[in-house]
Amino acid sequence: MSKQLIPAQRRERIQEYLTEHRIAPNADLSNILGVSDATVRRDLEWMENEGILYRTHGGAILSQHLSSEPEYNQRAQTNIEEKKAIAHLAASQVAEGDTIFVNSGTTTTQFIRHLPTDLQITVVTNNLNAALEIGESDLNVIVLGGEYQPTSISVTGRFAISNLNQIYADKVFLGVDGITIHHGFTVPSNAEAELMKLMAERTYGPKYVISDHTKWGTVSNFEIAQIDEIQYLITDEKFSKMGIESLLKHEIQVLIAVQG
Amino acid sequence: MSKQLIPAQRRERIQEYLTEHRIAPNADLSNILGVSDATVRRDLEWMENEGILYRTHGGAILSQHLSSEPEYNQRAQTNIEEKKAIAHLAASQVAEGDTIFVNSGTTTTQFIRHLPTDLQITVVTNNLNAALEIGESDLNVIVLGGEYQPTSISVTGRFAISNLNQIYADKVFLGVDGITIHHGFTVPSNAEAELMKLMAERTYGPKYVISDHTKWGTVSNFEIAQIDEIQYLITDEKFSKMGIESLLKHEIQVLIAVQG
DNA sequence: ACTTTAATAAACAAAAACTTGCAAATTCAT
DNA sequence: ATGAATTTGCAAGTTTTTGTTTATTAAAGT
Repeated sequence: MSKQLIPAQRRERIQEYLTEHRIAPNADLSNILGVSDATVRRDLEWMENEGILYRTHGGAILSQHLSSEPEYNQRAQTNIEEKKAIAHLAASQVAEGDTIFVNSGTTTTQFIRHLPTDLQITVVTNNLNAALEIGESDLNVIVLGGEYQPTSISVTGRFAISNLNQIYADKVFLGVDGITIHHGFTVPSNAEAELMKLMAERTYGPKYVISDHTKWGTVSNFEIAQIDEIQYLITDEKFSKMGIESLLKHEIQVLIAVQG
Repeated sequence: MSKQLIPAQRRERIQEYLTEHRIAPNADLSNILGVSDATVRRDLEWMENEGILYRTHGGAILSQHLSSEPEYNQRAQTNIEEKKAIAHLAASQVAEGDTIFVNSGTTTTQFIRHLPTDLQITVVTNNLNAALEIGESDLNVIVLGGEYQPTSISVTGRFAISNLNQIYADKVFLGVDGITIHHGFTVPSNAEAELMKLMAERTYGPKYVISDHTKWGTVSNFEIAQIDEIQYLITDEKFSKMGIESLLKHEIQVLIAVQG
């Protein structure tokens, strides 16, 4: 007989089962996988947080859109608890009637997932995954056009730029990959950087960067803004204390999200 | 013998039954599902709240305006084999180097799924689902911008129009909801119709309509083209023979996809 | 209009599924 | 190899779901 699967494999199997059947009864899964139903439930709980599925009595149902990119899922699962806390805090900064810019990335996808659904909010984004997430609520979503980037499930390019040039936003929420005092906020893709820069330019209200603590001290490839061009950094408890001190000297507010 | 279904599965069965029969007697449902009529009533009550159906004495009838997200999945399931055959034939019409327009809809999503992955093709579409599907291959995808429409998982509006106005395509593939000699090709949404019209205008090569046989003889709300403005109709074997004859007289080629 | 019949609703008890806490087992890191 | 951390299965307690019973309401026939 085959050996016991490791959790990640097991979850992959569950996802496979779901893509085929759309609905997975708990009992079937524990049979197929050879683990207890308690374990299956824990897996389903985990996967529900990832947005892969939603749970129901007796099993789970595939979420509308499965983000098919394995690499993307991988990234989405790192520092998940921190990201959720950050997302929650960031979402609380949005007010009734706001029009907000949001770029692509796993942190910003979480952010969008946490937006209050009972407010009249317009979200402008190049993050296709986010658009699909949000669609189920009655938020207003404007998707930027452009060339599709499978790895980030987003769009970039001249069409995105030209759409963006016709919109102003109240606030902007940017997920970044690198933060240092000297190099400012940086991301790995030039196309994405251009878009983010333009988003910041066309925002007349506060500008937020949302990022977990691991990004501090690292420099990615393309700069999107200097530290003092952004008003708020939203991050988690593990962010370097020294880092926070340095940032505060540069006229940027640091908001710390606590878990739980 | 199969085990007891979980509640979510049972409700999906009810919905399937309804889309086929349009009306569902309570007694029939409890028989088929092997549960008590009290349970069926509770399910129907739940589904009525979701807007999926209306309850009546003795059962339920399908809601008139099929609502939001379960609907898309439902539609995608109907005539699935025909749609696949059509999609396959349509995909064979695309050649190396082509830039093609594709609108939203379940038939066109299937079409995109069948596109050859080894050719250099650029797909321009307002269908977000299609974009995600295609992402894994190395096809080039340009997503139009605009307001997100959850029911059709697509975008429409001025941004889509303005993006489209900067592109010309070699071919266009349009999924429609109604076909008659007098009213031409029609779809239920005005925004989608505008976009499709523009797609057709900006195509200098052949224009294709892809549609299963059920659309013949029905008229939807908004016209996108007269019969003779389109060069090819791709459909399945069950398409009315009389219909084909009438269409041929209007200078349109009819391509029949055979299953298998 | 009134009776008869069938369907729904409400209440309740049994069953199934879920949650939580904990100890055993496994994996990971040093 | 040893200790720490994670993962897993079990069991007790809780919640949700389901079928039955009884009462109420709606359709149908005389």
